[in-house]
Amino acid sequence: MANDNNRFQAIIAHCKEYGFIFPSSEIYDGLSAVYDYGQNGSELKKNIRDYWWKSMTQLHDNIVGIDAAIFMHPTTWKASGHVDNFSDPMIDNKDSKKRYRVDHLIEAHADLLKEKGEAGAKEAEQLLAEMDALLAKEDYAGLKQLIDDNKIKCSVSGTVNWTDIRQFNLMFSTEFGATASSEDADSKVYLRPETAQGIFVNFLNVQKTGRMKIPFGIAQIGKAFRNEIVARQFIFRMREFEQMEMQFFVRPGTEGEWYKFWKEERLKWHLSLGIDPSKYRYHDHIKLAHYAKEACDIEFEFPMGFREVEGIHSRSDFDLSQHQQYSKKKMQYFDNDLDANGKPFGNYIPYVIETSIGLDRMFLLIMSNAYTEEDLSTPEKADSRVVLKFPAKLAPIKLAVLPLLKKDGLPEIAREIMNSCKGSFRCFYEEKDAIGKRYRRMDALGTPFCVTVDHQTKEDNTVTVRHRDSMQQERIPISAIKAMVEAQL
RNA sequence: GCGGAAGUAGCUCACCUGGUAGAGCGACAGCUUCCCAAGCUGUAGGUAGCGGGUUCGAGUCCCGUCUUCCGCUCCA
Repeated sequence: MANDNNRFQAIIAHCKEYGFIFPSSEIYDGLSAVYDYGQNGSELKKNIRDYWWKSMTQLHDNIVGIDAAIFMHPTTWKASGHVDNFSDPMIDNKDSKKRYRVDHLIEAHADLLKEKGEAGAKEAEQLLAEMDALLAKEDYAGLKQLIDDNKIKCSVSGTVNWTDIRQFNLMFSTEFGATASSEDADSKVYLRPETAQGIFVNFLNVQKTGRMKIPFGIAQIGKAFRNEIVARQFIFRMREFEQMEMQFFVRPGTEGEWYKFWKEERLKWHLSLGIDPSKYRYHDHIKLAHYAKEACDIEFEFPMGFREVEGIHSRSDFDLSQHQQYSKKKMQYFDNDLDANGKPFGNYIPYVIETSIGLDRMFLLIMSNAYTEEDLSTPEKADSRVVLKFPAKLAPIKLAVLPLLKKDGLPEIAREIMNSCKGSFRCFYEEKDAIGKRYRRMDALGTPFCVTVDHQTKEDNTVTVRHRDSMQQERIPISAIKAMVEAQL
């Protein structure tokens, strides 16, 4: 097999050729970092999504699921810190290619001035005052002028060769209401940059109506949107993506053990799909985000190297406290459990452990783990195949039903098998071309089972089952087909 | 955002220094009836990413633009 880069290219090409993933709006040259899932990709994605949902909700009786709207009240993003932390005006130095936050750049210059004694300190004070005024007005041209007037230099290149100031707000925004205009700040709403806040704002609703007792979790799957400066590497970083996440609410003081629990529990989930453990590793965060107490990533060895596929974060009570402050609603929980002194733990704002996995990244993980090029050459003949070794429970198509010949009544029997199975799982019927060719086509889609109807079937009601990974065949009765497939799901 | 590479049929690519678009695979219809792709016949499919320029003539040269990949940067 070629090197990893070629392998990644081959996977991308395979995804397109076999109906898994297409560039968005491809007939119009595509839209940068946006992709569509095709007829097979959407099935695979759905199966991954369902598997996660079932593992998290159905199999944990203290976790429930919700589906919050993508639009949220704008104050949500003030409370979460997204508006303040991620909409700063930036400026690039053309020589060093270094990018600065404008306020940081000016403040650094002010600090330099202050070191120059009293006159400098006064100058610095005036500079900062001007900056604040301009920032408040969002007067970027004025800020640029301020940088030019003060001859503020880049610390790397030492030059004053600056680009214009640009705002990099990673949140997409739009206008809410039919009569709204873009100048009307009050009508501005954002497309959520993460799904987590939909859970936090519904914390009280779910806790009260579900009579949930701590510890408990709320799970959610949904789209999120980030206007990445650089979005790349196929579906690994897209501007529109889907998250599967769960916020687990715990009593303060127990967050350490629950963090550890979920860190291990989530890796177990990945390994339950039969993926080689050596392709996984943890990456503990040293530099923590503004809300985090402890954080780690579960990384997977993609063709382009180890990359984050899932994050586990100990978020303390940051989010609920923020929402309590901004909404003036008490985000507390009364804990009737008794402490060491026999008294109820009482009211508190719960701490949160978050598990957050990118569905699209999980798709890429499954795809790159499954993609295999096999050399089947014999001394007589060169031969090879591409096979997607999906876990059977995730495969887009579970069973292909193939009449060996398209005559002698074989298609009729095959159709009957189709009809008896298609209510239970996704099946595919094919009578064109030689049987070997049909097997190979199914390999390329990752179909785990092919059954072939031949003349013997008419005599004893058995079919050949051909297994995808081993290419081994066996004969089983028609009546056993459904149970055989379902045993793998 | 910067730098590098690329864009011709569904896929992989060819067309050497400008002269009326090709191959293999694939797809479709039929034949063949063969349990691991590439047997036979036929059919469809491209105004060469898009726009402009130079030229008698541009897939080929020049400029712009879009998209993708790689490296750097960024990534709550």
